[in-house]
Amino acid sequence: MSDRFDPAAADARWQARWAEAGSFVADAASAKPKTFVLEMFPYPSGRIHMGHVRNYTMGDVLARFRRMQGFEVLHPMGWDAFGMPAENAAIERGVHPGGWTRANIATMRAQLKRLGFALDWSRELATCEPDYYGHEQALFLDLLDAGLVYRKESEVNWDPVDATVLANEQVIDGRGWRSGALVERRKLSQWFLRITDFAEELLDGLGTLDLWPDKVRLMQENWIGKSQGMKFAFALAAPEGGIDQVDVFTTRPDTIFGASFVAVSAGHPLALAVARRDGGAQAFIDECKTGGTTAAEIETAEKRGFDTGLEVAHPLDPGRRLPVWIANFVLMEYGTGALFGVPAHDTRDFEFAHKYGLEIRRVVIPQGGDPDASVDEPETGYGVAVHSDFLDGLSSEEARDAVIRRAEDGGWGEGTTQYRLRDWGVSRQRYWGTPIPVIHCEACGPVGVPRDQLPIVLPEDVTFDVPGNPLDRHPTWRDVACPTCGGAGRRETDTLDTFVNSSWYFIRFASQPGNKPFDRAEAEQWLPVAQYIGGVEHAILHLLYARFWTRALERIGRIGITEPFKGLFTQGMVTHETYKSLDGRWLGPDEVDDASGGEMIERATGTAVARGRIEKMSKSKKNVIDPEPIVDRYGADAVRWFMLSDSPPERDLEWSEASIEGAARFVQRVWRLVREARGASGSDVTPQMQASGSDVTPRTQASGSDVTPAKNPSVDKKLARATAAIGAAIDGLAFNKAIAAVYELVGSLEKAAPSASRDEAVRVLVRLISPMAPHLAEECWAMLGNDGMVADAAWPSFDPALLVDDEVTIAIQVNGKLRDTVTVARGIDKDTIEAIALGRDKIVRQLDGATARKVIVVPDRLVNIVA
RNA sequence: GCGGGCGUGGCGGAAUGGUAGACGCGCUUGGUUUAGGUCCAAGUAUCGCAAGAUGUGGGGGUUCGAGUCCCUUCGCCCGCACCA
Repeated sequence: MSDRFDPAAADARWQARWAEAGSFVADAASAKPKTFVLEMFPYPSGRIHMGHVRNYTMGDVLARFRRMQGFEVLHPMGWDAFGMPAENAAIERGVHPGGWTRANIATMRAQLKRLGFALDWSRELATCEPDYYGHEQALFLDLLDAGLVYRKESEVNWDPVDATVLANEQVIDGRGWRSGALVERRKLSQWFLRITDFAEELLDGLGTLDLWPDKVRLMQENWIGKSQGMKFAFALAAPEGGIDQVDVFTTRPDTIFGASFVAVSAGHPLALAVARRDGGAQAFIDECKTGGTTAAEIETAEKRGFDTGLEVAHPLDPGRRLPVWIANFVLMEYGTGALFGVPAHDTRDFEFAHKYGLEIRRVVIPQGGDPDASVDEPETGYGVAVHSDFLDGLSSEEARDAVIRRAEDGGWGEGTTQYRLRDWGVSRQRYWGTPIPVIHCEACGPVGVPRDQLPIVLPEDVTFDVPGNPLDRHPTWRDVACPTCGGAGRRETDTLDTFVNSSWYFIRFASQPGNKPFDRAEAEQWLPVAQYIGGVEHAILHLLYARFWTRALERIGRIGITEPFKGLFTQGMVTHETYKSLDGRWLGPDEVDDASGGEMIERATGTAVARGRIEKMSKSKKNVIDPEPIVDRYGADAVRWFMLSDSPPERDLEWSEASIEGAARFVQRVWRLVREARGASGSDVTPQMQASGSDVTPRTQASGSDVTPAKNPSVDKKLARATAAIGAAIDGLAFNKAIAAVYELVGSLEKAAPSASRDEAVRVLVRLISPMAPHLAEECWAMLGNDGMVADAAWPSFDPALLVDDEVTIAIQVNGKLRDTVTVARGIDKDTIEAIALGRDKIVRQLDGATARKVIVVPDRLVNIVA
């Protein structure tokens, strides 16, 4: 046996053995309890990055741990293989998106395998293959039949030079990323899924997700954005283009007397009607269309408005007329696309009124405030109604109810619930995605493709030499007969949002028959996913869409679960320091060297380098560390160990050379411990162990004797404590704490004198580290002469009685400050410990004759003397 | 603009409202080794010879007791519906 652990040999050996034995193939017929551990599947961008390694290592530790606990574990891997980068590669490098993607998958699969993940590769899937997306098309048609899919007009970013639709990320400072042209917003007819039908249940369902991070639930709650309010109509003083009223929604009916204007969005029918006769209005609307479609851009843009000259009557104050404006900060997508402005009590309205000289009326004051004080800044909080006719003196809540009641009695408005959530637009004007299984017929309209014609296979004979979607100009694929009337039809050339692909892949992992999307009974054996792990960047969209899709399938009777992910964990990013040359070029870690005094220099030129901030690894900042060479150099277990050890898993992890070396050293340290323990269990006690004293054992038996003492209670306790701590930490996904507990155990075993307890502890240690460092654990397991593989071993048990100490150290505080500690027998009664505490020299000195006014005793923990 | 998160030694971080700094990295000193790496031992929040004092971004509060709870403030990071 070599004196060093050889990761290169061990990694390959055990990976082959696991694959041969089918160790990680999930068996739906197993009698064991089943669990489903899933990490968010990767987009095949080219190579595995450190974020993947971290994500999949965490999931792997849990999956291996659950196996050891006796679960039948489903832990699969696949590829989120449709998406824009493949098309970008096609445009920039002339490769085909399919070829590019599949080559990436091959590379990344091989890279993942080298990390020794306990994955069931027999269930591998890629969303870009017809045997995945064909089933997705069937599900889309099911939802279409159920009325959960519809068409409507929606705005996209339009690049007028490239004549193509742009994603938000392709719009840089309001310009197309390739053409540099100013981006416009343009309306297209697109497919939508009725996620808003599920708004209430998606919100309610959050209450059942107690194994999700609070912050993610809160983010989803805010995203759904339920608000109670009132909808009502302002009557126009004079009809405009056939429109005689403006519907508005408000969450603050109590401020209705503070209204000083009505604002409609630039896309509102009334705005369009005015624009037909007023060139100024048209120009303003056109101006509003410039710029991107993101909320951040729209809401941070300077507030601008156009006075239409129209007026509406105030419903509760018929003598008053309010001007109607078109305003760029009013969103057509939210509420009714129109609102009434209350400058005194809304920050946006305040800014707007200030700019255009509109009236500012205070109608809410804090309790005891001055109703006639000038309004220097908007007060958005609740209070007491003033200057509000019949509402005066009412609280904001009472006033709101009173206004709603008045409106409902008068028949001009009603209390209503509004959601911020909008329906999910799934049409993408792109090639590399799931073809939408619809045929457009002039006579019949859009018609679903008959099920027996699925899958609608994406044609691969396309080119990207011209901007736009190649499906639109494909010579044959588009043109088909209408399935209903047989007349000339045209395939839908938009493809589905890739979020649709990721909304049900976990179901397909659980069950993958050839003739349908999934088998319900088989899928339900595994679902819901017990633990889902991925980046927090998916906290809203992906997770909400997957929840919706699951509920939609449940509603149409396809599956018996409503929530797909029982447990959720969002892990932090992997970061690295950045470096910049003095002339402003980003430099990679391999382009710089340490110079003296903590300074850094550029290797090529020897000139000084500025250390930048620690940031998420990204190509543009050149601070990426490719995992593969690291695995080559240090082995899979050291990389895995590092990924788990330094930071809490939900926080960012900074990559550092020193830490990976520390991890690699630890792997060797465990190897040495096990190897020497194997020798020590006979008479072969190493001189070093003789020399290093034990901190725990009276050294009365071992020295100079061939007899290894049978038991060492102190080691037994440490082992039990470590076993409990590591198990609890992994169970709670606190991997850094599990690692710390391993370090503690290894440290004390290294110091402990040989004994049967120590031998036993070393044998157990091998199982304790096996979820984290499986290759090392297998080598040690074999070295210790065990049969089979540690991958199939059970998680160690321990005697809970060993966790309890007979003695406890109690803190003694005076006025809350620690002054002394004392070690006493566990369970000692309050009076006794109080007397001991008051008698301690340090305490007597501290009290200096003062009397203890009060003494707080927390049994077995502390005494606090209040003097 | 809206929403979310995070601030603890030189660094990553521990800490059911109850002994702040577990564990790791780094560093210091000593030892083993032909040398270096490895490995072993001791030490390492700050100030102080010590006794002791101070200390969890700042300020305020609740409490016998606050890193932890509340208010406020500053700084940084992330998301915002066509990136995945």
